[in-house]
Amino acid sequence: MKDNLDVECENVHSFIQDTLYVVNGKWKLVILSILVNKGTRRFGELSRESGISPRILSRELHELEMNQLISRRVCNTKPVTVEYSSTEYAETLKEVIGAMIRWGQNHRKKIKGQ
Amino acid sequence: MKDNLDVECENVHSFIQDTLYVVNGKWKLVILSILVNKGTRRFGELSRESGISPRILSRELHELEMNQLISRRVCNTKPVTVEYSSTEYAETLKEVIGAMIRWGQNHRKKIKGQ
DNA sequence: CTGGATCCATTAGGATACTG
DNA sequence: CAGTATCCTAATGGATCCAG
Repeated sequence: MKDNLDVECENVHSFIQDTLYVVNGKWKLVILSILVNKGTRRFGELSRESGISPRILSRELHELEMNQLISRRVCNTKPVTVEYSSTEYAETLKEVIGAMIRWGQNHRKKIKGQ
Repeated sequence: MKDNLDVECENVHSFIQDTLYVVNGKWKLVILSILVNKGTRRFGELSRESGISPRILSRELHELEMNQLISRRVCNTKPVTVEYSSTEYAETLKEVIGAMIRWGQNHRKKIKGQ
């Protein structure tokens, strides 16, 4: 399907695709924006705050954890609670998250004005 | 400033989702990065350069055009050729595209180092 | 050259119920 | 409370053929 003739040209595109591979889907950046900008959250809090159903949230959190963007901490409460926090590495995504928030704001303004 | 952020905190998630709604999928930001950073391309050029099959590319271009991010120009050649360019509005996505390219570069470096 | 039509495989996402 | 199991639908992506 894709040949290797254009290796140099494709570098920029593949950087974008690398990023998309990590933060793909409807929810990962939403989850990260909560944890990065607002701080630690429990599973149920995240679910309510974002509107993500438990099954999806569980999967997304696993994937984010695998990419070292969030950390999971089990608390010795009864019943057990779990805290999710963004890692230092997630801080490097602030530029991306911020850019998307700003663009979304501006875009909504534009759409409303039409 | 902080008050302002707090007030808008409820909407931050939907701003991200607005942006994701426009540039969703594996390909839209790749296509835009080509047209914005490297200039006008024909249909076949885009297909080869990005590795997107014609059917998918066609659909993505339609959606980008609907969102006024690219423009389509039919040329009076034989056979007909079509030129796709990024619009002025697409320039506003440069911040997002740039942030994702930089993060992808950095991320690849990190992954390799592990 | 452009790009639609058809067909198919894979994945993403959602609702609900349920267990430790 | 946290998360998994099950089931299901919709969306995404790709291959190939074909027509203007």
